[in-house]
Amino acid sequence: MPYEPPTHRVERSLRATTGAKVVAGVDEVGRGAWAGPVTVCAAVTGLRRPPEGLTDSKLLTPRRREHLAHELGGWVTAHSLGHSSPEEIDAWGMTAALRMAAVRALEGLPLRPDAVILDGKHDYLGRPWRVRTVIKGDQTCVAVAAASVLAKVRRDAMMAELGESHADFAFADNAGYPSPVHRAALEEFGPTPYHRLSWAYMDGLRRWQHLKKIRTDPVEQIGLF
DNA sequence: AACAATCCAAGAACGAAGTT
DNA sequence: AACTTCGTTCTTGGATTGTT
Repeated sequence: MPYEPPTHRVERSLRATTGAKVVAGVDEVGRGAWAGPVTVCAAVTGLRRPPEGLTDSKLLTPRRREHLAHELGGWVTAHSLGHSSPEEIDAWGMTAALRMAAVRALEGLPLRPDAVILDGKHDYLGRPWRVRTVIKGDQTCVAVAAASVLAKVRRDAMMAELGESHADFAFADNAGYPSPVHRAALEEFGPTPYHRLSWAYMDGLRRWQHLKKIRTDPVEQIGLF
């Protein structure tokens, strides 16, 4: 697949068709994780050429991502981060939590955007925001790509910090996502205050903890998690 | 008409294999 | 030795298609 760098096309189109003067690109990270917040970044960019190599954060190695995030800090016109906590995700569900995090990010900008470019096909933001959804927007729109890198680097750093007090879970490596080390720690110690308790994996955990009480044969426990 | 299953989109880690 | 790519694994949830 040939590498196509992201462009200002959607931003320009939004300015032309809606008269928007300030356009923000929005992207989220931490959606499928078992622990930690869901984080959203809103980024407003000018029309200058973006830093070399800018694209979807998922396509970048950690080193390049961090280097790029540093450059982006000076390149974007403005950017702002918003979070929703695990408690909020449990209470409201992912879509509402995502919306809250996005609103926090957008309202943290020094000026209110006239239009928003959302990554994906679903508009989880809705009124009163003027939203344009773009599938694979983090690979095609500079503002969304910038937001994806800034959000990812920030959340990874936050998870590394949380990990210091819960070393067995290795949050610095897995960012709260299910990994063998993470699973093993969960089985042994149970969830931390940073875990999303409403999620499906908890069924397995409760079942496992229940069985642990009534039977100790380790062979019987295999495959329950 | 109501419910269930599937598809697609988003988020990501990780290990193996291939490439520089 | 250090990167890159690929395939597999996990999650939620909206939209669509299929079945009763």
